[in-house]
Amino acid sequence: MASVLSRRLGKRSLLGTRVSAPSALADGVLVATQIPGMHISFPCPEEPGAGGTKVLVTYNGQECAGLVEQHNPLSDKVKVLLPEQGLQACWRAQDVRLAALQPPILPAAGGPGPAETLQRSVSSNIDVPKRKADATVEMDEMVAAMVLTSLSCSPVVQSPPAGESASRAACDPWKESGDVSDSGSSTTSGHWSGGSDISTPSPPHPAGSPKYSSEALSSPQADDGFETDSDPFLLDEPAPRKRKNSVKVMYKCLWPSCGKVLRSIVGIKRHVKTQHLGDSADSDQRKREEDFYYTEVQVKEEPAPEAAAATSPTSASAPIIIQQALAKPEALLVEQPALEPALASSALSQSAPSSFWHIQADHAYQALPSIQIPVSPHIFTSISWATATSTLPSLSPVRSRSLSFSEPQPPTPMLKSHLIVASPPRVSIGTRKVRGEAKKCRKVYGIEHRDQWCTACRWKKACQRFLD
DNA sequence: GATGCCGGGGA
DNA sequence: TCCCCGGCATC
Repeated sequence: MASVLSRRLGKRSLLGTRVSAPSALADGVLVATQIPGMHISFPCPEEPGAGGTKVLVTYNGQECAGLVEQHNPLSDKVKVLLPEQGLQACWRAQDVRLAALQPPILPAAGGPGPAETLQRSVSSNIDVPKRKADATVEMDEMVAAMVLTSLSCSPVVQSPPAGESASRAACDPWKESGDVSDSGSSTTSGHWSGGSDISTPSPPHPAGSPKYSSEALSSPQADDGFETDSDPFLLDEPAPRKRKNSVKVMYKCLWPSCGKVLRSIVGIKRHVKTQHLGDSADSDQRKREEDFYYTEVQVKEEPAPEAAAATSPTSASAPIIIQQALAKPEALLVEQPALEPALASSALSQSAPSSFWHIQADHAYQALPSIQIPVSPHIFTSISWATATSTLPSLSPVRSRSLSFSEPQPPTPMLKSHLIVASPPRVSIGTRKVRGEAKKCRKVYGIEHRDQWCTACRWKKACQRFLD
């Protein structure tokens, strides 16, 4: 997992950015109705040694200071780190000028592709956490975890390689204005272009390198137009099943006035390569560039008529995607412990069945009176046991835990306990509750003062007075 | 063996 | 629903 994440960091670093349509970019201004976006295009094979140079770039219509990280003389692209925006992206070298120079004239439209102009901005609709530049990687990993979470929760098998999907879904999913001639099946969410493996902070993957071919291209390369999912995180998933709020990943060509949407990453790559880049076999550059002419589109799949969701431009808005991306507690726990409380809450609220929460609420309710209130044990225990026995038989793990957690819990610990419950079954499932450390009524009062025991103890039930 | 408590049953 | 207890798991 970690390795998967790390080698996708660059793409993920494009969180909160989007690709703006060429038509909008032609004017150098984004359409008003369009979410401010980012336009990136070409991979940036790094040129070591260029890093650290302070430059100015036009970003979101504004001058932004950045630091050159790499310069690719081949494609004449410069990878610029924007500390203020907490992201990095590739710019055409001519669009990047030294801090002392005047801004260049924005290139005119009509270039060979969307890569012709570069303009990016952070989406104003997504709460993109602004971070320090040195926290970019952390953010990337966080996003990756989130997206992986989403993908692994999605029953639809349209899962790209983990890292790729991570980075793409992390990007601003707003609809493009120009090249979106959607086939109706793409509610262009999770738009993403460029920023593929090659522009990652991790070592570049030359087109022919084993790493590039095996890692970036291996999994979805069935080349059958149907992206089978080789994502290791999904291998254990049961057969694809429709689930609420699941996201179906499509791939949309970003070539101007194309907008072809395919279900397969292989297919879209092939489309880009053959239709737009030309299928010359010897062009390593083009092999790399093909990644930058398509974007991942996450189509929200709902029980409601799918066509409606697909045609509605707002049906798969970014916030929804992000929320879904959070819906894997295990992944969150593993990948981003620091984010656990906040993410987990939304994750569970999104993913957990409502009945589950209802049950939890019941236990929270029943647990409260049990704490340090031995005054009327009869009343309490009546409620408690009635609730427990009526609602819990189908959730034995919950039962065990919730009966133990009778003391009032602060919100976060409660969430953690929920996460534990939501996590895969434990060994103790189905077994009886482990004896707690706390002394029970029998120990405290002694068998000779049995009348002072709590009712549960008297009934040889789980002690409700001295909870574990 | 003591303890904790689940499951079951009687009133 | 209250109450009790057999029996099992754990300490």
